[in-house]
Amino acid sequence: MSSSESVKSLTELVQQPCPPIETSKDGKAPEPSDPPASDSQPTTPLPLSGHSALSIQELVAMSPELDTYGITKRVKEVLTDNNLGQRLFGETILGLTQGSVSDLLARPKPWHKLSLKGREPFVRMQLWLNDPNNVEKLMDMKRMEKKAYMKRRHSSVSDSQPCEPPSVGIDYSQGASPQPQHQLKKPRVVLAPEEKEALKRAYQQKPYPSPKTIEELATQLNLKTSTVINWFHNYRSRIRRELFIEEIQAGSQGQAGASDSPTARSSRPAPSSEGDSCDGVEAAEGPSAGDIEESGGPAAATKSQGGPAEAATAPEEREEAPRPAEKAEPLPLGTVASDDADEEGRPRVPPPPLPEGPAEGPGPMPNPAATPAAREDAATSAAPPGEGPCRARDGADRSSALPSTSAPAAARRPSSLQSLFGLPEAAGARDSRDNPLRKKKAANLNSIIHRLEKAASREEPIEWEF
DNA sequence: TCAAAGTCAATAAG
DNA sequence: CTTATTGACTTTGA
Repeated sequence: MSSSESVKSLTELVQQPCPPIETSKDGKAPEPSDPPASDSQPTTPLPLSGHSALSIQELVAMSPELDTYGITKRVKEVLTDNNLGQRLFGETILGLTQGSVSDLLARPKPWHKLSLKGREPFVRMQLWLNDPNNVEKLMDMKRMEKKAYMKRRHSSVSDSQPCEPPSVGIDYSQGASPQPQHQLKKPRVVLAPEEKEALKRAYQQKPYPSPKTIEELATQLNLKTSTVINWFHNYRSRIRRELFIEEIQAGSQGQAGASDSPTARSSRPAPSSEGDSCDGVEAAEGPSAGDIEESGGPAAATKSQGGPAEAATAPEEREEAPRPAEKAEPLPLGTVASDDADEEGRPRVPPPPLPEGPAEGPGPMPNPAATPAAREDAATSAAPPGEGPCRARDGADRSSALPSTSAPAAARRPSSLQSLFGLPEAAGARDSRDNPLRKKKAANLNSIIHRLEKAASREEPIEWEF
């Protein structure tokens, strides 16, 4: 639809901030705000801020692959540097609550693992980062909020004391609150440490317990069945996330020296302790360490054989390379990385995957974008239907910042959209210190894997099980 | 109907 | 206060 045009303009808009180095802030003018019209999408619920003439969903749909980890990192920096809270940021910019923001910032999932909806916050963050006035705007909001708060305080009580004591007395208000009842509010279940332990143990043996098992657990622990069910859902999902970040971090930490130590896993300080063992969560690939398991025989259970192995040591991912092919091809997309190494040299990191590159034939896949349709034609890429001619070859993408990969690349230009979103990175920031390389590399691998999986499922099955 | 992903919202921890 | 954690709910997809 008409988007192409707008896209273009937006592109420019967003683009601006980035590339240009720091020129200091300057005055800016544009400020997009206010989109005319808009809407169209049925969903435009969020009261979001302003910019965005195109619905974010559209942007999300065409967004190139974003470095979620990098984005969150930068957002955290900006927020802390300016003393801006997650609540404000979340409500104002992302349309999410503080807890969600905290979680998102602390454990971002890799782009390719996110659903369209899940990508939305990242696109918003990227857009926000690109906005030169971002901090200012938030600060203004902050001020306004404060003001309102003060005002409220004042008016309510004039001098001295305050506030709110309405209470006592009676209740007017609320006409009929829904159930004013005494505390029928739902107490919020809080599982005791031992209960969690037991659940974790059960998880190690069977991440997907049967209803019967669930019932048993519930009975034994004296919990509601639904609580147990929810716990498993949450735990599985959280474990998965934990792995993602570990993957990323592992990737980024690479170099260093050789041997090195233990790399230790990060693991949070687990307070745990207790002796027990493991929480699977962190386990991840342990170097052996201790590991897990013990008793019980977890393994034993596995009947399987084909099954996902599970447990044993860690939740792992199923991915794995069917057969390692040696090097894979040049990585697609610019990311590239320098590669250093490789070989199997890295000490750990089993779970992840080696992608192997099965040929892929012609193209180094472009990765990103389009999850949908990727294959369809990579060529045109982004442009949705129709037109497209916008850019044909203009190639040159500015993104060339990097030394382009090597060669071939043939791939395709990522389209300006890519630059749209940023990828700036740049600048030299003073802080830099992390290595984006590995990160990107990891992201790429993941992406490849993801695509392969998808393809496999929808196309001929190659049987690569694990 | 099940699971996963995404969030909310209460509350724990700083 | 602010941020982190986490049980429960809601949305999506199959």
